[in-house]
Order: sequence, then C-alpha cells, then structure tokens
Amino acid sequence: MKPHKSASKALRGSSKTPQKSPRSSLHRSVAQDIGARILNGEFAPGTLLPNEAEWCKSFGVSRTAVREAIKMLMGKGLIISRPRIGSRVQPREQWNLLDRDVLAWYCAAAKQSHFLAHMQQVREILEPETAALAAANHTAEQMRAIEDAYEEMAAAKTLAAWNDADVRFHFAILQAAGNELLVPLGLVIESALGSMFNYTARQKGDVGRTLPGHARILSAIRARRPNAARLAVRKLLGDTSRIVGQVIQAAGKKQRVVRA
Amino acid sequence: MKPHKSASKALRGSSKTPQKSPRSSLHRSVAQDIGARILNGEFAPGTLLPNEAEWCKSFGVSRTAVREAIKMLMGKGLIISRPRIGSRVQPREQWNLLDRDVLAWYCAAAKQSHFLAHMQQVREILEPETAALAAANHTAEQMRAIEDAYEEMAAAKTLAAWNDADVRFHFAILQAAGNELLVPLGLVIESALGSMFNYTARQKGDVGRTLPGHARILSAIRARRPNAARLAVRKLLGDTSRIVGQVIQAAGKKQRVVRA
DNA sequence: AATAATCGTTTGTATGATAAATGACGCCAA
DNA sequence: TTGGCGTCATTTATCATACAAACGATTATT
Repeated sequence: MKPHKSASKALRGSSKTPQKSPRSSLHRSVAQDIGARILNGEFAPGTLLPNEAEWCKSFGVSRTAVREAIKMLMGKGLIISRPRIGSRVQPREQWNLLDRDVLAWYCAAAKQSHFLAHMQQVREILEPETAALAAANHTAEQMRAIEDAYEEMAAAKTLAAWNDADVRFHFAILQAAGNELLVPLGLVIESALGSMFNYTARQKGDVGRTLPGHARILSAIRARRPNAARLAVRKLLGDTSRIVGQVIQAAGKKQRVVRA
Repeated sequence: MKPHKSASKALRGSSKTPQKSPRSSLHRSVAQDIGARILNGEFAPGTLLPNEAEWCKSFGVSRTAVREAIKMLMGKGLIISRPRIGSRVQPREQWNLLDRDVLAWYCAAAKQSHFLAHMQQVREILEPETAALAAANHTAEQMRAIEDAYEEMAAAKTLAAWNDADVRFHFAILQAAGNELLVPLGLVIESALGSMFNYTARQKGDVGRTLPGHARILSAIRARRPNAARLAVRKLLGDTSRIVGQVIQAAGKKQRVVRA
C-alpha cells in the first residue's frame, strides 16, 4: 500500500502552487493542523493527545511524518511527549506565543478582537521607545534605509505597494534602534498584525492622511531627538488605535481593554 | 552494530541524572548541539549545513534522530531544508530569538555583556508599563498573588528563597496586567536574565535594600495608581541598571548602550 | 547555441523492528 | 489492611532500510 501521493494531496492545501519556500510538506501540514487545534482549544493544556498511531490513521500518513510534526510542536513548547505516557499539551506558560506560527494559530482562533487589542497595547508600549532609541543610536546607513522606505511610501500608487513600504519603514526603524531583541519582537508583532488585519482596514484615504505622521517620525529621528520621535509615534499610533477600536466594535464584541 | 547506548551517552551530558523532564533525548541533544553552533557563529546565515548523512556519522546516531533535531531547529526558524539542496542557515531576521532555547544559546555565545545591556533596555521599556497596566486592570485574586509573593520575599531567609519569591512577584504583576502577550515576553526576559546573570550580582545586602522599592510598587498597584506604579518600577530598575552596568564594566568591555 | 532529456544527490516519506521508559497491576510480606 | 516490590503492557525513542520527489548539473539533441 502506497498512500504517499493521495494522503499528501488530501492534506496540503493547494498542491497547484509549487511555492519557492517549501511551505508544504507532510510533517509541516500535520504540525499546522495539530498546532491550530491546540491553540483552538480543542486540546486543552494538560490534555493527553491521541497517540502517534492514531494520528497516523487520522491523517493517513506514516509515523515518521507524525513524529517530525510533533517534534516541531515540541520545539514551540506546545506539547511534551514521554515514553509510555504519550504527548501532553503543556500549560500555557510554556507556549512560545511569540513564535510566528503559534501567534498565527492563536490569531486564527476565535478571540481575534480581544487579542487584537492586546497586540495594539504592546505596540503602544514598544514602538515609541523603539523610535526614541533609533533617534539616539541610528547610523548613517540605517537612516538612509528609513528615508528610502519613506520615499517609496510617498511614491506608492497602489495600496499594496504602500503597505509594503510601510512595513519596511517600521522595520528600518527597528533596526536603527540597535537592540537585537527589539527586532524579532517587532517582526512578530507586525507579521501577526498583518496576517489578521491584512491591512484592509486602511482605506485608500488613510494613506495620504498618515503620511505626514510618518514624515514627523522621520525627521525627529534624523534630528536625533528621541523625545520628539516618541511623541510622533504616539500620535501616529493614536490614529491606528482608533481604527483598531472601530474594527473591534464592528466585530460586535464589547470587550474593553483598559488603557493605563 | 548497535551504537544505541554508547552514542547516546557520548552526547547527553550527565546520564547519571534521570531528570523528571526529558531534557535528555538524542534528537534534543543533537538539536542542542547544532543550534548552539549556529548561534555561536560556526555556521553563519546562508551557510549550507552538512547533509544528514554527515551529521549521522559525526554524532553516531541514526538519520531519524538527526531529522527530528533538524525539524526542531526548523520550527525555531534557524534553518530551512529543501530536497536536493540541503539545510541552509536562515537569515537572522528569521530566527526566533524570543524562543527560550534560542535565547539561551545566544546568551551562551560570547557577546554576553553587550546582550545583557540590550535585555536590560527591553526591561526598562516593558516593566514600567506592565506595572501600570497591572495597576489599572488587576483583579482581587491577582492582587493577592502579588501580595503573597511580596510576603514571601520579605520573609525570605536565604538568597535562593528571595530570588524565587522575586521571580514570582514579577510574574504575578505580569499576569495582573491582563495582556496575554506580555506574559510570555516577560517570561522570556526573566528566564534569560536568570540563566546568564544567575542573580549572583545580588549580594545579600541588596535584598534588604530593594525591599522598600518592591513595597512601593505593590502599594501603587493596589491603589490602582498606574503612574505611581510606573515610576516605582523605574526607580527599582534604576538600581538594577547600575548593577548591570557594573557587571558589564567588570566584563572589561567598553561597549556602551546609549539611553534615549 | 538554445533547449530538452537524463542523472545523481539530498531531503521527504514509508515501513517494520527493537530499545527504553514508566504507569498499572498483581503479588507477597509485615 | 497496607506498603513495598517485581512484572507487564503500552507508548515513545531510536534504528535500519527502501523508495519517492525535487531539482541543480550535465549531457544530448535539434
């Protein structure tokens, strides 16, 4: 019996697209599925997962693929497996929530609006200080990267191009801050926001409206004025925050996040 | 040939200690070794790693174990592997630096003092705001957890007991902030700091000296005064910052971190 | 010379077997 | 009855081997 092909196709999304990066492999798909179901609450922390043989049957794949998937999830702190016991879902404190995949699964799992607010909160804490650090520490080369991104943003015709440049703008500031920990942190936040938000809330009108805000940030950093940079970012975030608030309200949730 | 036992023993650190958590398994050890070497700079980003067969030989383990180790590293964004090409070290932006293991490997890799400063910087950004959020959002139960930790801290006789309570104190504040993203973030920072710093810089004399600072934080949170909490944390961090600064200086590095 | 077919290397997946770990159970003794 | 001890069964851990798939390089073909 060789379910090689068929089982594979059943799992992988569109086998039509032979993407550059190997986003589709069996173990990856299996890990994706199990991980999403854990974050989804289907398997609560402390729960004993089905054993490997059962996963094999339910996915129609070999034990090799299942084990490799489990190893990936172990690496993300979601589960722990021991002989004779099986694989158990770890307590939430162990979860590597800052992992791109885990965060994506978490975003996809229901509580979006409530989570979106938390993410925005973290942004409001991190980004002003990041900009301030960038103002204090940036090198000439890093400054140029920020300016380039701004130019592209200003010249962007399509919404997609604008978003692309916007992401580069923020990333350039992150790097200019000169703190190696802030970079992955910012990346995670941005990517998660992008994946759930999809930046669709930004209407075309917003583009022009937020450009001056970006300009203020740019010049504050260039002038090496940390406090001005901090304030400029706060101001820009204030607008975004309003939009996020509207999205949350539109989602019909009354969940409120208290701002300190 | 059954190199099962021997090869295993050669890799795992002390096979004398059958720890509760399965910290020792072949794939884990292999992942540990390769991961540390990547973070160590032995395999730079973009480098093509030895292929699986060579890892098997050099570690004396089967391909299964090597592959599972590679899957864990893939899950952490350190490497990517493709058929016919092999496994390549990902660019640093892809690394999941916020992963406990990755961070530990990174800490172990040389640049400690410089990294310690960056970590301290992130603490100075996050912790005041976390305390402010806790002041605004805490529930009665969360408040009790904070108070309990404080009591234990005050009653602690040994340095170890004090550190233990201290960690719980900070963790309780993290949870009281009511932001699910801040919890893992804080955990990562604390654990990394703990692992490299080992809290040995805190002499016994410091214990008594920082207790009032903790008390101020506690009462500010209890009184639901976010701004007071923020200031209290900043003050306490100022002391720690001095200690860290001394450690860095003691390390003989002149590396300076510009504070915005 | 440009294009197509072929080949070889490397990872991906499957399969089956054995080893090790450990909870559960039953046995024996105090 | 109860507490300790050995056995057993289940599950993961590891090994070994084989084949499939992907894809760069090479060679053949037009």
